[in-house]
Amino acid sequence: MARLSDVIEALLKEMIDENQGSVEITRGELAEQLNCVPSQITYVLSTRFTNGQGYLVESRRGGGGWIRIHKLVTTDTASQYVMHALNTMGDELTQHQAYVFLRNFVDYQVIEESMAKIMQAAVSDHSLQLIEGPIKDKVRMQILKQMILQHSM
Amino acid sequence: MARLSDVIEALLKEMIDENQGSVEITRGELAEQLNCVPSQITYVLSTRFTNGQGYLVESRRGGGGWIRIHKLVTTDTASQYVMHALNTMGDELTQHQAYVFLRNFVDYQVIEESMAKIMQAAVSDHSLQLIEGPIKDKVRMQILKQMILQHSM
DNA sequence: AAAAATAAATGTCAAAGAAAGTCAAAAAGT
DNA sequence: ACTTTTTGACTTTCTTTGACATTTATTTTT
Repeated sequence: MARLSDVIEALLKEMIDENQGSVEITRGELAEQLNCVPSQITYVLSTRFTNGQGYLVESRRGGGGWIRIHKLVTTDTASQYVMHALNTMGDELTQHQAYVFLRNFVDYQVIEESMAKIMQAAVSDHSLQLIEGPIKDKVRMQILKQMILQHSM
Repeated sequence: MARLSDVIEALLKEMIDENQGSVEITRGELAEQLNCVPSQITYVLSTRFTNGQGYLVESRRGGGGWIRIHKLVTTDTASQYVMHALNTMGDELTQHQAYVFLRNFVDYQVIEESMAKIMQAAVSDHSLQLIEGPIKDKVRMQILKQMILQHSM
């Protein structure tokens, strides 16, 4: 029979993958579902979800407490994602498309929230209001590309 | 299941944001609305609206008493200075002027080096190469202003 | 008009409740 | 034998609740 710890590990990793790289649980509930003592969860977290293994675990005690597990994005995958994104971008970008891109970058931890906001401001319609017609979306793309390139240097 | 404290915190912050950074409540009424004991409000105020977290709480007891919460505005004099400079600089900006500005921002510790590089990329001639003639420097100014504005929020 | 009583607010503090954390002993693998 | 896993008692942290205290405003009494 499979080890309990392995079952818990597999379950958590499945939950994480189904949830964009992070998950929130309450230790007690999960323990109950799996029919084990709560500290077993702690054990699994400390042996299979360490920092060195690419995970970050936060928690909070007390009423309504929780445990969150984040899968860290390695710079390798991040830069791969950026490369792919840049290549599929084409040479035009609407304001909305830019927002979607930036949102994804944040989700994939390529850039931080605060950085995304600055970039969003830079490529907003408001910033580019003086530009006429079809050139606007091309300039927008140029700006975003330059910023992203700069960022990954 | 969301914590009651979190619900109260979120509600208060929403009220504050909708009301130019401050709000006045009566503890009893709010407690009644939220179906909790009044001291729960006190607890939330003492754990989530501390001075260190950027809030100031005043109160008064007795008939007609109240509790006021103010969100403290960080008076970043350097940032203010820079905004003033931006505003008095007219509506055009060359690439070189932009670089000088950004270097000053970093020196005044208004923004960090990495942020400055992103901004520099955004307003570089390379980003804006598709824009014709005199409009280019106006667009550059717009972009920089929007980014700085966003940054100081 | 002054004093006293009453009502209407917030403040305090400690106990109870609800989570996660720790650690060492026992059990199970290797 | 040695290492890893499982278990459970105990600890720590955070939240919720309620009784009681204090402060301020209003009303009543003298």
